[in-house]
Amino acid sequence: MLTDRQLLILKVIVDEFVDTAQPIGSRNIAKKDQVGFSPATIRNEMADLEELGFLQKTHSSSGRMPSEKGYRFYVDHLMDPLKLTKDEIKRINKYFSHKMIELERVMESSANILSELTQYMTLVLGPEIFETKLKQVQIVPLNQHSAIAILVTDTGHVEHRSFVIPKGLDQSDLEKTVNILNEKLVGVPLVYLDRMIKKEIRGLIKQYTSDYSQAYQMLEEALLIDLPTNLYVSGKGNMLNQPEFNDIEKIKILFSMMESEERIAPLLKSKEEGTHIFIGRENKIEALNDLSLITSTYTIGEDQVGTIALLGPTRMDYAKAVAMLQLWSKQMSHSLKSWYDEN
Amino acid sequence: MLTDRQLLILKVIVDEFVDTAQPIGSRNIAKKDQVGFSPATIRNEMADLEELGFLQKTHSSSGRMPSEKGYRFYVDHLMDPLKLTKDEIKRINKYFSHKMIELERVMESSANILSELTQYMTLVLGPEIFETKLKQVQIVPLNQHSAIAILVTDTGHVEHRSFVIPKGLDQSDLEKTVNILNEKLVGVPLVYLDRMIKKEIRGLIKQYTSDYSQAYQMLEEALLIDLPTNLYVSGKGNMLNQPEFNDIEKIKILFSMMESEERIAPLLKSKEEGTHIFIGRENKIEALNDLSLITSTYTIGEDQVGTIALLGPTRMDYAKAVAMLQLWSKQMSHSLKSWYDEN
DNA sequence: TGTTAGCACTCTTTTCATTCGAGTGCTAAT
DNA sequence: ATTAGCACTCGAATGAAAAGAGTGCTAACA
Repeated sequence: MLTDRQLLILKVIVDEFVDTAQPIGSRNIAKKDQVGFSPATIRNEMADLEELGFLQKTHSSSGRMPSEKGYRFYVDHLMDPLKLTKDEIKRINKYFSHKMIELERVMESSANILSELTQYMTLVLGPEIFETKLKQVQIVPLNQHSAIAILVTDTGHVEHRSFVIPKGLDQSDLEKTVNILNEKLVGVPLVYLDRMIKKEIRGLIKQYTSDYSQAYQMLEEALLIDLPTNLYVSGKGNMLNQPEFNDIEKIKILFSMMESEERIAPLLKSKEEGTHIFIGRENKIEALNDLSLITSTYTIGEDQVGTIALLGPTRMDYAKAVAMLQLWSKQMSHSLKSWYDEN
Repeated sequence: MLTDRQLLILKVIVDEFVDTAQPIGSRNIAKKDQVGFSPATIRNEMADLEELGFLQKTHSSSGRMPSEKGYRFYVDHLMDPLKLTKDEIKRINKYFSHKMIELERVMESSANILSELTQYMTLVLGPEIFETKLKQVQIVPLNQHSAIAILVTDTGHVEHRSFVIPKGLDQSDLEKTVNILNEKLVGVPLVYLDRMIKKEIRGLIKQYTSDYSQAYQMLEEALLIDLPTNLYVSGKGNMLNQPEFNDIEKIKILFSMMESEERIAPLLKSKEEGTHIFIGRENKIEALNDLSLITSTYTIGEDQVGTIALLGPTRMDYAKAVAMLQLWSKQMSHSLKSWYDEN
């Protein structure tokens, strides 16, 4: 449908615009040595490409820049799969060279490092916790009146919460309680914890202690933890360097958007595995309509799937971002799998 | 030294400038009903105040704004001690109405709430951890090869780190190790932990296990935790609303400054207790030279002292910020003390 | 003698016209 | 089919003019 020459010109425009953030004129394209045509010819082609919707102008006599459709075509057909620099590969491999144990630290530091490598924002979403099970409950008394409950999951997550010890319960009561809890709750998926506590434990407490309501309230306080943070965002500051964010208002909108886990998480909960690119309005959140999102899934053992994503201006270096993200998620899956298999 | 009229005018200018962020002209001052003089009179007084260094102009025919010396005089002599609104007091008291147990959650949420209440940035620095002692060590095996070490301090802080179990150590070895660790390390101040491990524990390990070096390496991996985060920063986003930060470059500098704990912490480590105000260049960090910092100390029991601070533009509402900070740190000290006393 | 009205003056901000330059689109020549 | 040439468009930069906010000074006033 598009001629070779049109393809070439489109590619040059995207590459150049990604680099400079400035609309590109026919003269500048003609100067490239890959291109052997005069500005006039290029102008004709550009007019056609614009008519087809791949390019757009900022005003009637400006150079052209890619439209969303243009970027879409570029990532689908034109982009050369970029090889990362040796240095980048080395850096990534180094990170994965030591053993991964705690999923959360992996997610957090992945977000940090990828942000730094790409200079975009990184979002890392953990797997659905349906599968995550309680590994152990412990209670550490701090003094007569207060104690800390510690819950460890099979993914290595540690959650803790302090609570007030009801009057009348002594050390041995606590120990007994912990034993009961471990007996009943270990192996229970986190999402069922509250149900289990309300059903099973409630009854047991009644049997063992006289002071039922206080003890039960304590347990609710101590055990009904929020589900672990599942989303890590890093590199917000990088956006300040992007020319499309030289406007404070835009930054405010973006930053406040990023505060809200509920609004971001749905973006990353992709149904399909693999790498996906959402350009501009292809992602459904209005505040992100002039940004692009690249997501890539990673797996932990069986079919626990998480998502790692880069968010940048639509004018982003898709080739590099994709390469980076794919290598990262592959390595991350691999690394987590080897740990999971031993489990 | 200053006449009453000059004091009045200075006060009006500071109050007004804090509100509007615009230089104030003589006509606008004259309009205030507290002021019964004509613009001309006020102009004369302003000229004097400028000569004395309390006011400054942005250009030769602009209105006046307070200089740093002006702010200093204002906070020292003019500012009326602001009564917080009922709503604010209610909000603060509500926060402190329930029991405080974990110092870190208190610090973190204090930072968040104060940022929201004041619309400035909040910095909360914990007490020096010299005093903080280890309360308990636990090891939770996740699978054959990895486990999580959990350390609980007497301040309710929970630190955890995952590590790889050396081959040859089994469940009972781990249990024995934990027992030894608890016997030897409970009550040891965190800052001495590494020394203790290197001295005492090293020897013990040698006695008990054949595979000395591996086991010891494991312990180092598991126990040599970083000291707990001691600084919480909140409300960076608020600065985006301040007119003095309508420049992206300034924001970049401020934000990157705030990334570095090492650069901020010294600001807050005041020698003296109580509330202190640092206006503009009075604080020694150049990046913060057009900001003001208000610090207030809080105590935990005996003489463990932490600092809570507000950071805003020099044009900040000192009266309100001071009132807020003082009430907060008082309540916080009170609340933490009652917990500490039981300890 | 302290206060104020009046007015010239200063400097910024806004507006408007002009120019400049990068780029386009079209036409005619190659 | 390609390209040189040229008129045209529009934004950005420049500069002059006007508006507006405010000052400083002088002279009048109570």
